[in-house]
Amino acid sequence: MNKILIIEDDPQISKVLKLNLKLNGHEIEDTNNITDAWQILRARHFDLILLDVGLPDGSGLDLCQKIRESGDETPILFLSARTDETTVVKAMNGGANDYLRKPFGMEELKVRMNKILKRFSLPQQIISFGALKIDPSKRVVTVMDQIIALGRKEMEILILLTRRSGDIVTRENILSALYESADMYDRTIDSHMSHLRKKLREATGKTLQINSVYGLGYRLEWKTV
Amino acid sequence: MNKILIIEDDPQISKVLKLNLKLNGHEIEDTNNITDAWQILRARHFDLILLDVGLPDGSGLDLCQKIRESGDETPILFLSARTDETTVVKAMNGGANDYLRKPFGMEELKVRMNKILKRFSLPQQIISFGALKIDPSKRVVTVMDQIIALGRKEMEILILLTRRSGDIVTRENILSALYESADMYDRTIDSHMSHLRKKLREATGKTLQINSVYGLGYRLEWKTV
DNA sequence: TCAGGTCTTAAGATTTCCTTAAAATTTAGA
DNA sequence: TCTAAATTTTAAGGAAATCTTAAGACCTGA
Repeated sequence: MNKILIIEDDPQISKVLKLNLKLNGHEIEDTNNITDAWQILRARHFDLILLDVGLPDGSGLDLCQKIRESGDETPILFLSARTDETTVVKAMNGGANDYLRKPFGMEELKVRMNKILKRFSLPQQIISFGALKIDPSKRVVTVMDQIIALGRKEMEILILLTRRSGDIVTRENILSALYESADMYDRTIDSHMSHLRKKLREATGKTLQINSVYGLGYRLEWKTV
Repeated sequence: MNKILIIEDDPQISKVLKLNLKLNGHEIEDTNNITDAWQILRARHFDLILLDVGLPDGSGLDLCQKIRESGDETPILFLSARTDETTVVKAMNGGANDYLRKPFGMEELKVRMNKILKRFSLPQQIISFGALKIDPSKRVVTVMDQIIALGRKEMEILILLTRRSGDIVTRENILSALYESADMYDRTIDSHMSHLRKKLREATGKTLQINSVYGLGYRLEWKTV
């Protein structure tokens, strides 16, 4: 999810963009002129600006320059019917991050947007709960900067517990997260749980606990001594 | 001044590009096919790759993917007569940094190139990971200023692991980086890995480790004792 | 061409992880 | 307190992945 500002005076295009991007989970705000855009930009933060060149009260190129001169580095992607090279070069030199000629396809827009968003977004998602940190992409679990070696299932269980830290996670939650088929001997969970606990105990000395809630499930908690 | 590799089979375009970019002070190397390009890329470092899609011995899209899979993050700018959205999307998702449709103007190319070059302008000839240093062009590996003699394949594996240090490198990654053909006995990797580990062990005394991640692949790590 | 190093294959040994099972312990409520 | 159900621990087994080593094939440079 990203906050995106659309500055576009063609209501048709604006509408289509809004619909599509909202479906992609983005939070959209839009305006059709430079004056309002400038006001909005001074008031709020955005992750990306989609900017038309030809606008009723001025050129998008000028707005872009103004934004950059104000020290604002919010990425700007131009969308414009102006296809001539001069305009593109001007835009890019003026601080734009990309320039897409109209008409364009939604897929190309999305892929170019994502390139930019990814570049400007904060690095890797790390799940954490106090001094417990899990990097699912690297498959590294750390407690107080100490690496804990976990099997795949153990890691999945710990991720589940950490994502809902403080809340109860039921045995059914775990089963359905770990297995496709339903016909699984469900005492297996207990076994994994035991191994997981042992490893956490050895690493943290009982301060990070998986507590069981009788008849309901499990809950991950730090024990403040 | 930047080192740029042009991969383009139209001699006309290739010539114009070369001339223009040389005038701009860049150092150019060029080839017209994928096979040679891959050889060149494995031997030398570039700051930017200009890549055509339609090439006599394959698709530029595949080459791009292969480059990325090998852990090489050299920026790639596509230049292609294919103007359809699908191809653009494929390219961008495959790790390209930009895609410019033919015919294009020299000014727009330059401005897009500069955008990318500026962003990546941390020229890095030698790959390093702590006290491990690899010079791929000279084929010299050093740990704590001590030279380690490695076979070609061992070196390539180590480069791969070092480029993605801290991250998991899969067996498939290694296979596709080391071999053209897909029908390779994949236990061979184990064997190389064993030899490589032995050499690292002898040189560093177990502080630089290739750890295996069961079911996923390998990861290069310094063991902080 | 030959020698020395490098690469690949193969096979057995080892390790890791998951599951099952059974015995031990804890819990809630009668 | 007592009992049945829920939970925990531990051990054992098997499947799959990985490691090691050795032997022969293969380059490659002098």
